[in-house]
Amino acid sequence: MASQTEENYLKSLFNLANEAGEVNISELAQQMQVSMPTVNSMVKTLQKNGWLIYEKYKPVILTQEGKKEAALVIRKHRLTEMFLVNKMGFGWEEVHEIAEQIEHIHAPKFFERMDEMMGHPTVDPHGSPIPDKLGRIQEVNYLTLSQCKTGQLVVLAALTNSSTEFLEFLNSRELNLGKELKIQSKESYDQSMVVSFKDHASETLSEKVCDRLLVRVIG
Amino acid sequence: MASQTEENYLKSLFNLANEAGEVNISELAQQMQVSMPTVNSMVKTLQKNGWLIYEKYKPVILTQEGKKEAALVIRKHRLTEMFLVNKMGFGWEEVHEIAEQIEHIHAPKFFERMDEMMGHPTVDPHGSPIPDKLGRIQEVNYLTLSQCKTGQLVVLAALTNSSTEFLEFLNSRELNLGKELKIQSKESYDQSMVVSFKDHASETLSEKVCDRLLVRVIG
DNA sequence: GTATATTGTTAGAACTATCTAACAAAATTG
DNA sequence: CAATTTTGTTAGATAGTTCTAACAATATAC
Repeated sequence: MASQTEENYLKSLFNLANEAGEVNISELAQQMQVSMPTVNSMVKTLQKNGWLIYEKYKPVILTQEGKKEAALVIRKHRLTEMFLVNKMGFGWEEVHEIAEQIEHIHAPKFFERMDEMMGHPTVDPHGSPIPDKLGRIQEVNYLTLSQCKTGQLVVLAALTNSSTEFLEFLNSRELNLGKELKIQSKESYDQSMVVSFKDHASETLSEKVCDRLLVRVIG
Repeated sequence: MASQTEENYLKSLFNLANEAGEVNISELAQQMQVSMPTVNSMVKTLQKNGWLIYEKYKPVILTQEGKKEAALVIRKHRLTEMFLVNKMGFGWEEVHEIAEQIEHIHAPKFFERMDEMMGHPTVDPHGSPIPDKLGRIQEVNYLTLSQCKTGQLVVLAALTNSSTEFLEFLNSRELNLGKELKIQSKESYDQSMVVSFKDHASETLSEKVCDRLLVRVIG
């Protein structure tokens, strides 16, 4: 069974993996906020446990078991976030830190019960998919708002970043998941966009913000 | 801040403390399921942190800060047990192991929210008192069923032991907290007692069981 | 295509929580 | 009260997770 530390490395590896499924030691060190020698010794441990493939001076690659282990931790994290928001009344900006701890609890019944109580949600409060019990993730490919064209009607579906500051920014503009936005215009100079809401006035959103908003086009 | 291990030692110390507040190294070693040298080195660490007083060859004594730290962990444990039973539908025999892990979560808001959602409960599902936010425990002195006399009417209020096996035994006899029992007779040979329920037939309870049932006399 | 910068590795140390073996103090018992 | 048992301590080792310093390999740049 993976230790808490190992679970955290697996999660980071899973999130950092590129198309080839490769992760560099330095990337991982930065993500985990530890030194490279620490990562070096930890990847050797993770390899012994069969969770990844490591060869000197090569990027590491998660094995199928490693991916599954990681996805199951992510499942616990996202179920917890959803439970905190839907059943305990927390805001989407408050749940990450708590879920970061609860994801390491070893109690299948606890997470299954959460799942049942919520009617088997497929996404977390930030729109990220919740892996199933076998660690399978249903990938959905949204567009970033930046990629959309003037005149399109879109629904805010997920985020590419869920930092507290960004979530608080979205709260201040009442930008919730499910919100419908119409793209009024795009400024070619700085890529900022003007969007209007169904009910009230329009907003100008910077490129940085538009890159972080994932949407479904509905018209 | 106490590590998970330190929190577990503090909890055990709190539970083992006698009237004088003293705990022997060997007792603690047995309770924690570790060797005496391990306890010896840990009590030195706990002393450095100001949670107990230790002198060579003397029993250890928790300080006020140590007691508070312990009580706050116990608070998190008991709030969690109550939440699992009242809000998540678990049986009282299923919650100990899960709470044993969740008690180490550092997220005041999480436990405060549980507390609010349940309307500030004063006892856990096994009748044990929940310490308040300052670590104060409201002690209630119940009698064991063994101490009661024939003819008395009592309410089952708490347990002196909450092992899964005992809780499952109580489930099988529908002996829940709040149940009213009338003491029909006590067998002087083996101290077993015959009790009757308000609604249905009577039961014979062994001395072992009677010692573990805490009651309030109501008539 | 060598020089430099970046990335990765090894060696050795520290800290936490644990152990066993050996020894010492305190408590119990005849 | 001396002998024995129980309890507690010290020393030294191990495993996990981290570090810094020094060095080595790979990648980048002129």
